[in-house]
Amino acid sequence: MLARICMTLQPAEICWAVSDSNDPRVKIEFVKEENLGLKYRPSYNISPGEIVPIIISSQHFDADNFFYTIHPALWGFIPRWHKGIYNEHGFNTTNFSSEKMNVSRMYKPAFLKGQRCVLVVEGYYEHKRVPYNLPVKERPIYYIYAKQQKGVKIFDKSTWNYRDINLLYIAGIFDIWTDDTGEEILSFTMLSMDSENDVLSWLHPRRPVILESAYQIYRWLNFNEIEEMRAMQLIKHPNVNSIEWHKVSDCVLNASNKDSKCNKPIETIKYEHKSDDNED
DNA sequence: CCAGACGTTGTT
DNA sequence: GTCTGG
DNA sequence: CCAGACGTTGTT
DNA sequence: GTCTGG
Repeated sequence: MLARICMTLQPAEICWAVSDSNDPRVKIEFVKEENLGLKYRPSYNISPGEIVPIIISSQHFDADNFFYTIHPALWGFIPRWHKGIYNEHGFNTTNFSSEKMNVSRMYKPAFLKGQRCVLVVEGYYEHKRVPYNLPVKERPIYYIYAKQQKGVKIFDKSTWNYRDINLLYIAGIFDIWTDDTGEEILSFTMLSMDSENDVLSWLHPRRPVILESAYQIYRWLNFNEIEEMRAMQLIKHPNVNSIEWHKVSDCVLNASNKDSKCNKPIETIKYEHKSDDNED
C-alpha cells in the first residue's frame, strides 16, 4: 500500500473530534506531548518514520479504569528484540497483513498482550492498481476518507466544525520498545486486509483495516473485555460503507511535500468526467 | 538442537 | 544500482 | 511506497 | 523474544 496519510489536526482538536461519543466510558486524554524527542507534527502528507496520533486503552497504564488515551507514536513497529538505533532494524513494519496474525513472530506477542491501537487519520492516499505496461506517472493517486455531513469537505478546513468532522479509524498493533539507555518509544503498525469484494477492490488489492462504528472501535481497544479471538473476528469483514475518495495530484509522492494541495481534488481527465472517479 | 527468520512492496 | 528518509 | 542521495573536510 | 526448518 502507498504509505501516506493525512492528519492536520492539533492534539486538542483530535480530542474534540474523537470524543463525539454518547458512550460515557469513552473519555479522551491526550498524553505524552513528546516522545523520542520528536513531536507530532500535523501534516497533509505523513510518512512512516514520523510521529502520529494513536488511540490506546488507558488500561495499559492504569488497571482501574478504561478510557481512551491519545499518544503520539512512531509509525513503524520496532521489534521487541531489536538492539541499537531504533530505526535500524531493517524490517518494513509500516503495515502488517492482519490475516497472518496468528503465525507472526513479530506481532503476535504484542497482540497477545492486548496491545491493539487505532490510528486516527483524516484520510489516506493510495495508488490505483493498473496494468504493468503503464508508466508510474500514469497511475492515478486517490485520497480516501470518511463520508462527511452535508456541506463539510474533509479536504477544505474552511468547511469544518472540528466536533463534527468524520475521521478514519484504522486498526493497529503497538508496542513499547526500550533502547540501551532505558528510553522508551511507543511504535505501531497499521493492519491491512484483502479488499476483494468490498467497495475498495477497484482501487488496490489491499486496504487498511478500517473501523467504522464507535462500538467497533471500543471493542478493538478494550482488550480486557474483548479477548484476541473476538478481536480478530471483529476485523475479519469490517464494513466500509461510509467512505469517499477523489483523485489527487502526485505531489503527495514526495514525502517532503507537506502542503495542503496534497489532498485537494484535481481535475479529472475530460473523458471520465463527473463522479465517475468511483468506477474502475 | 541451533541457526535463522521475523516484514512489505508493482515482482520474476 | 541500491539504500535511506520521509 | 517513492524521491533523493550516493562525499569530504581540522568547521559552525 | 520466539518460532520453524533442517
